[in-house]
Parts: sequence; structure tokens; C-alpha cells
Amino acid sequence: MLGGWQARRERPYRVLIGTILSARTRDETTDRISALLFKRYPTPRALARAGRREVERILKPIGFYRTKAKYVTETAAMVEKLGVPRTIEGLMEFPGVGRKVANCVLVYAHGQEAIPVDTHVHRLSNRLGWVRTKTPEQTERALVRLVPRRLWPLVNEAFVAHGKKTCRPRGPKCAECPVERGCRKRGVRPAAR
DNA sequence: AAAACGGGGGC
DNA sequence: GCCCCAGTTTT
Repeated sequence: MLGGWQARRERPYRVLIGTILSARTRDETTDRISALLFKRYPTPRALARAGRREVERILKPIGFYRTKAKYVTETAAMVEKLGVPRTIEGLMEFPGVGRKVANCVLVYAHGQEAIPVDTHVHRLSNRLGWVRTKTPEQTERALVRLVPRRLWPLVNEAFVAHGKKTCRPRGPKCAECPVERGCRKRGVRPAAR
């Protein structure tokens, strides 16, 4: 599981596939199921040649499993030929890879600096009044200007953590929130955005 | 801009 | 029983 030449060589592949699978799915579920998938199909070549039905059976508990089975098998075939790209444009060519997943791969597979803006980061950035944006991409472009590069990972991951636990989409738990000044949504009723 | 994709965990 | 899950693609 750790270290090893083989594991190191396949790491970007695993980050890419695992991150595709993570869409709208809890981390623990994603981790458990992707571990099963990689045990059965350790390489892009193996997954590219897998039967769709078998992949769907493994992915069942993760949700969106038919769509995701298609994405990961097709992506594996492309990775076998192209490798895992190091540009956001290249990564977004893969099926099931949007801007957020592409940025995750840049950060977690290639060690590049980027801000993967998911729904939490988008929501918190707006609630806190750091930005006023409609789309996650607009939020990303604003944040990379507002936040010092060194703090990108800290801010991004802190927003995700706070968004999951406290600053929920519908019912933000303002009573347990340490942010007192600077929040535009402090005390707003749950129905409001 | 809205719908579709979805099983599972938490309360 | 409702809410939510580090989204992306299609309509």
C-alpha cells in the first residue's frame, strides 16, 4: 500500500480515478470503494479492459455508478495512451473530469498549486463576503487573486471542513460558528441562501 | 437554467 | 423521512 516503485508509478492514475469517483459522495465511501476497484484493477491497462458490468457491480454503493463506471473505464483507456496530463485543459478532456476534479489532480497528484473549488468553497466564499460570484469557476478566479498562494491549501481545506460540519448548505449551525464579524449570512433563516 | 445521475450514512 | 455527500454532463 505504501511506497514502492509500482505504487508510486500508479499514483496519478489512482488520484485521477479516485477523484472522479468522489463526485457527490462521502470521502469514506469513496475511499472504501476505490480501494476495492484498485485491488481488482491495479493499472490503467487493467481497468481499460474491464467489463462494464463488473465495474458497475463494484461501484454500486458509491452512487451514480453506471455513469461513473463509464467515466473511469474510458478515462483509464485514455490514460493508458496519454498518461495523466499536467494541465487543467488536458485533464478536463477526460470524461467525468470537470474543473474541480482537474484541479484536485494538479494538487494531489502533481504537487502543483491550485484551488479546487467545490460547493463548500463556493458557498463559504460567498457567505463570508470574500467574493460575490455565480459559478465555482468565478470563485476560483477571484480566490487566486485574493488569497496568497502559500495559503491556498489551508484556506481551501478549511472552507471544506467548516462547510461540512458547521456552515451547511441549508441549515447553517450559526450557534456553534466561531465567525462573528464578516459573515453576510449570520442569523439568516435556513430557507435563505 | 434546470434536470439527470443514486446508493448510503446521519439524525 | 429528509438532508446531504470535496460534481459533471446533458437537455
